[in-house]
Amino acid sequence: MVTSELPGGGSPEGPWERKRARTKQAIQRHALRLFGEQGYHATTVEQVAAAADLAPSTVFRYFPTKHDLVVLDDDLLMIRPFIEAFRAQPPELGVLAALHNAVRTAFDETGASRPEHMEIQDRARLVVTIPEVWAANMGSLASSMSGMAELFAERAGRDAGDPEILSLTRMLCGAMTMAWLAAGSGAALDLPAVLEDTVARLRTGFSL
Amino acid sequence: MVTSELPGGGSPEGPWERKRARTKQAIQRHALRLFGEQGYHATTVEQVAAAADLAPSTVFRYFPTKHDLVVLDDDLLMIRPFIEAFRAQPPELGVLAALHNAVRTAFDETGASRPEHMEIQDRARLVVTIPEVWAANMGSLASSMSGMAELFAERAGRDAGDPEILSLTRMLCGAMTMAWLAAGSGAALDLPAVLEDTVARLRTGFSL
DNA sequence: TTTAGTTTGGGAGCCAACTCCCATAGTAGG
DNA sequence: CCTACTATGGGAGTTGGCTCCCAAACTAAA
Repeated sequence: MVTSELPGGGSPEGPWERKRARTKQAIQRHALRLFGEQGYHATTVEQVAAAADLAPSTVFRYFPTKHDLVVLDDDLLMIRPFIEAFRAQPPELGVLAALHNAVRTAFDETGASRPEHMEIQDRARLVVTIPEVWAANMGSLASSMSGMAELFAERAGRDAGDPEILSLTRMLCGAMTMAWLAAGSGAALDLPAVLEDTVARLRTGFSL
Repeated sequence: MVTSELPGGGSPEGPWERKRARTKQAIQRHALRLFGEQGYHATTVEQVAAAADLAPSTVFRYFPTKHDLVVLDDDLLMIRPFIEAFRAQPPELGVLAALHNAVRTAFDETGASRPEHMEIQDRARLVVTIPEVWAANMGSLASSMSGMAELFAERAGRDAGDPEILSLTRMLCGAMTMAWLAAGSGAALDLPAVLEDTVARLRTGFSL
């Protein structure tokens, strides 16, 4: 009869799936652009639909609520490549050393020249300037954090609930979040630099 | 003719002002309670009004939008007492040492026994469980952070834009924010303990 | 080309946030 | 008690988020 009624639940990797993914991405792209230009509240779903050349009802088919338009998929949060880079470090390295290397690796691979990275950076810069967006993504940050804590614990040979592990995770993720926050308030955004700095300070400590 | 048309703009310290303040506080209190019980979206302004024994229009008079109901005044963010405690530390102490003392002082003074502190803690615990609330308050966090950076810079005799100062501020505020975040996701909330732990680790560094 | 499955358009409609406005109840000060 | 002045009530109305639904356009396979 039917494989799926909603666009969201098709078979994986089909040609339909690709179309749906493209449509969804296009909608969100236009939405973020408009939110950046006019603000979140001042932008209606109708406007987003018009910008994407679609009917409002179609937009609602892909994003059940307006709020969902600002919830980003994992790819945009640049966490996955970092996690992989961290895992790839030789196991004899300590947590902080592995962290240091992983940061350099992840940001050299995704670095400057690659075309897709440019776009991701553009979107990130846009995202940072829309309060509703990162506010909406705080939830996924919590889960990312527990994931990272497990990663660290594994390498350190400790329990995932170890106080020192948790403390490290909090400081690392927290510092990056605050950097995003500051960037959103007008500061210049150089996320990779802040990340390297943070890791470095975690190793060397402060002279204050 | 008229001193003020809107409840928000009366003369300071008058008897009317007190009444307005009490009303506003009562509305927000009921709103937070309901948001905690039923969720933010599931709660209508009409329900909040009913809980506070007021007409919906009156609620809108005090809070222009429903969203404003979850924007907290500075007293509830427990930052001010901490800043005062930090300022009160003898100037010969380093930033981290002063930080350490200030934390202990602030949380002994506001500690357990004081009646108002109990209520603040209750509200804080409630607040943490409502995503929309701390999401809405991220903005004020940014300004608090720059204020703290100035505080630290002043004591360290450095510029407010000093990288190390900024890094320290990010880690401290960030770690606390992440703790709040985790607490909101179901973890047990012991904010003072986390704060003390964070300051301690900033001084001693990590063994990872 | 035909067929079956899928996405889209767009209208009708519900609900809650939000605005405006004026009459009414309540309070402070003389 | 009287008089300003202020807070409140509540109705009428607008807007936009969101749902439902069915006919039409479209696309991938047979």
